[in-house]
Amino acid sequence: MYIKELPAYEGKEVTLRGWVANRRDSKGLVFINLRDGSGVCQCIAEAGKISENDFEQAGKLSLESAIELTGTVVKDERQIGGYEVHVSKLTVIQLAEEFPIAKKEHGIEFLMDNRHLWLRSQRQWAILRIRNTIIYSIHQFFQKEGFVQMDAPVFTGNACEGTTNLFETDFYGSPAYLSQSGQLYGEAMAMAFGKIYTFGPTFRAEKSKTRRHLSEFWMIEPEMAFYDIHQNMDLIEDFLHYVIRQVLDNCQNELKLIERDTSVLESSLKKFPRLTYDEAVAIIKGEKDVNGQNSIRSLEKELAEVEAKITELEAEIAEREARLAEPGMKKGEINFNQNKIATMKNELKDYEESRRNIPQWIESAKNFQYGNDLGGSDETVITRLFDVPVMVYDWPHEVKAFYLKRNPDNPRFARGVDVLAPEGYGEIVGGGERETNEQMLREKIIEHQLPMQDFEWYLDLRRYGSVPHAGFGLGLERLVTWLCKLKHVRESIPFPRMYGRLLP
RNA sequence: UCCUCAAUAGCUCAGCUGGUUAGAGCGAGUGACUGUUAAUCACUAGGUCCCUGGUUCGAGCCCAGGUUGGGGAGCCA
Repeated sequence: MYIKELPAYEGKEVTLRGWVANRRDSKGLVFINLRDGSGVCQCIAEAGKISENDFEQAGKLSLESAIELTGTVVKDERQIGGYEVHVSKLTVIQLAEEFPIAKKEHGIEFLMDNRHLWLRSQRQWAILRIRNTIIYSIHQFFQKEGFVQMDAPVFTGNACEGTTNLFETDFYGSPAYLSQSGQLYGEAMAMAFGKIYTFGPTFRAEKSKTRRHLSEFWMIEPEMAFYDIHQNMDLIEDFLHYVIRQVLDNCQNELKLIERDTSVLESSLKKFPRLTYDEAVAIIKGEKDVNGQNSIRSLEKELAEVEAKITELEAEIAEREARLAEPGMKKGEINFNQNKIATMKNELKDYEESRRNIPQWIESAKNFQYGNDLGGSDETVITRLFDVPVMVYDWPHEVKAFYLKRNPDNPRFARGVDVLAPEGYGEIVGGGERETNEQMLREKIIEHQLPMQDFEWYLDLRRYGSVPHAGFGLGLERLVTWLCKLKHVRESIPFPRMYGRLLP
């Protein structure tokens, strides 16, 4: 019997098992917010309607104690789930020690140190359930489209894209690396099965300390024989539409809990604009407008709005602090004001960060060097102008991976495609059409200074029935982070592994 | 690797230009209260001011080096 099933049991007696999420008491009443993994429900123990011993136990329950209780389900509009339970019997399974995570706000370091306990909080519960829905819908989509799920190895002997930092391990005395992409194996499997997708962990030893990097993350990499770059983009769009639709349809409750404004998710069900690199650069530099909006001018406008907001917040904080300094304020009111000030100070920090960042974005946009890869700020500059993911394709071949095919009409460009998520979330997908010409690949492997002998098996694919093919890689955590509008990827995975974080 | 900000009670923070005995809220403990939603009210306990060295009559505050963490660049999904 789980809390989410309560509506079907109105007026009936049920037995629930779970943990104490919160407890309040007054003389003859104890209110217990019970959490059982499926949801939360208020349970009431009333003196006289329960044995004296059970009532005394109820009053002593500490946060996160494990209990079993029996009671009657009563409809009550005031409650979160719409129902509460009037307890007739209560058994303590374990009385918890003082729980480190209080009902107040905490700093991120403390929360990360207590990740194993933090997972129990409502917000984390909602985010990771959305993650689950995303994973499930990814499998549903590819399976219904006739893809075969295949797994690429985690230990690899070759660095598939070279250069980037790999985690090195010892494989029976030889160096081996933890996979940073299953892509090359995906191509081999696509030549055997037609359409495949891999879904597994990926490792990057980048000493990145940013809100969108993890050292261990999960990647979905479809690879399709007989697809060109345009079919690839069609698939990416259908795929993301499907996942977003599933999250909107199945996670209303969770989205509400994390206070996700879903308007951009709704608008992302539209067609995704497809820009060539050249068009994207023109937009970034402010040489081309989008829907009447100019990148540089809209940034300047936002900067002015941020400045105004900062002034406004500073004034309100000062005013509340002055009021607090005067005597005679009630304790509850002091508490309320202090919390309000703390919240506003956090908001202020965000705005101050924007105030520092925006001028840099403007500078970097104005001075963008044609031919370079897009940096984080360039991605933000471009995606701000859309309420839907944007696809950028046909990149200068020098900045992209060795295995991408050249545009036959203009070999300066490689047929790679990046999908940039709206709301400042940046790159969530990278992919493209693969080079089919063995000689071109050999030249590229030499150019990238990769060990040729490690790639002979890959070049075999071009010798035995080479066909046009394409694919892409989606970073699961980045998708979760965007769909939930999180500030940092570390909340999108149960136990994040990142620079400086290996425990818990 | 580089830039930048921070570290004070179990937690979140305040602590003015360097000045006597370092504060608040939450949490914990005790008590009051029959409908609370982070309940409320009263009282109690709780400190190696990150570490090492320096300046000074005097350092939580200034200086140097280090450690750990936040944000960002590069690189990427």
